[in-house]
Amino acid sequence: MPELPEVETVVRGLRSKITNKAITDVTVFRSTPVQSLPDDQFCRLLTGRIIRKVTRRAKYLIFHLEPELYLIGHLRMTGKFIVSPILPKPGKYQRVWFHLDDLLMIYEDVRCLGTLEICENLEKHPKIQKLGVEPLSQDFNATYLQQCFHKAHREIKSVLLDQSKIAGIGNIYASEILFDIGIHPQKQAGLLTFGELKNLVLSTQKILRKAIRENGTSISDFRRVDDKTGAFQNFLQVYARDGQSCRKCNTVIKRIVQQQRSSFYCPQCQQ
DNA sequence: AGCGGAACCTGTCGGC
DNA sequence: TGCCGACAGGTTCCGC
Repeated sequence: MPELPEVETVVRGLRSKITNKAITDVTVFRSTPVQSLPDDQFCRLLTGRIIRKVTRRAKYLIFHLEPELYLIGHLRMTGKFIVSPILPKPGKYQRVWFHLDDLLMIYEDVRCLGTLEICENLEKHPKIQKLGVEPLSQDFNATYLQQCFHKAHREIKSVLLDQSKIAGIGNIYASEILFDIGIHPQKQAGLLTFGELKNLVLSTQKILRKAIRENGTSISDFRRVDDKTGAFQNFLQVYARDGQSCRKCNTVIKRIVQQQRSSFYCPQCQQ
C-alpha cells in the first residue's frame, strides 16, 4: 500500500487528531510479526504516556511519547491507522486498539506484514539508521545520486526502490518518475548523465509533492485516517496501465517484472 | 559489496 | 461452482 506520500497523508491525519492525547489503555488483538515484546509488556510500556508528536521518516511513522519513548510503525502493504470517536466492534483485521482519552486509534492490517515497535533511542534504531536520504530534502540532489549510482550496474528501477539510497519511493512512484523523465526502467543506473540525474531529482520531488497534495494514491485499499480515499490514482501515467495507450504518444504501455515486482513503462517515451 | 530470490501473510481475481 | 496460480503499493534474510 503505502509509499512516502501515503505515509505522509496518514501522519498528517493522525497529527491533527491525536497530538497531546494521553494513551489511557492499549488492547492487542493480534501481535504484529516482529513485535519483540510480549503483548502485556507492550501495553504496559505505552499506557500512561502522552503523544507529543507524530512524524515520518521514509515509510515509517514515528510517535514521539512523553515520558520519552518512541512507537515506530510500518504499514507495509495493508496496514492502516484509523481514529474513531466511538467504540466500534472489533473487526476481523484489527490488530491493536490505542485508547486516547475520548478517542480510539485503531491499527488494522489484513496481511499482517506491518510492524509496530517500541524504541528508546531513535538515533540507534537499526532500520532507521540504514535509511538513505529523504527525497524531499536538500540532501537529495544530482551530486548525491552521482555518488550513489557511480559504477552501479543495477537497473535504475531497482535502485529507486533501494531504501538505503533513497528512502520512501515504492513501486508505484518509481514507475511514474521514470516515465516522467523518459528513462527505461531497465537502464543501468550508472549510465545516467548528470543532466538526467538532475531531471530525476526534479521529477521525483514534483511527483511526490503532487501526490501528497492529492492525499496519496488509492489503488485498492489505501485510506486516509478519516477513511477517505486519496486522489493521485487519477493522475497515474503508467502504473497499472499496461495494455492502455500512453497519454503522451498513444503507444501501448508495457508491463515487465523486475525484482519480482511489476514495472510499467511506455516503450516509445522511455528509452 | 552487491545482487537475486525466497519468505513473511492473507485476500482477490481470472482462467479453466 | 470450484480449484489453482498469479498477483498485490514492502522489507528482511540467505546464499552466491
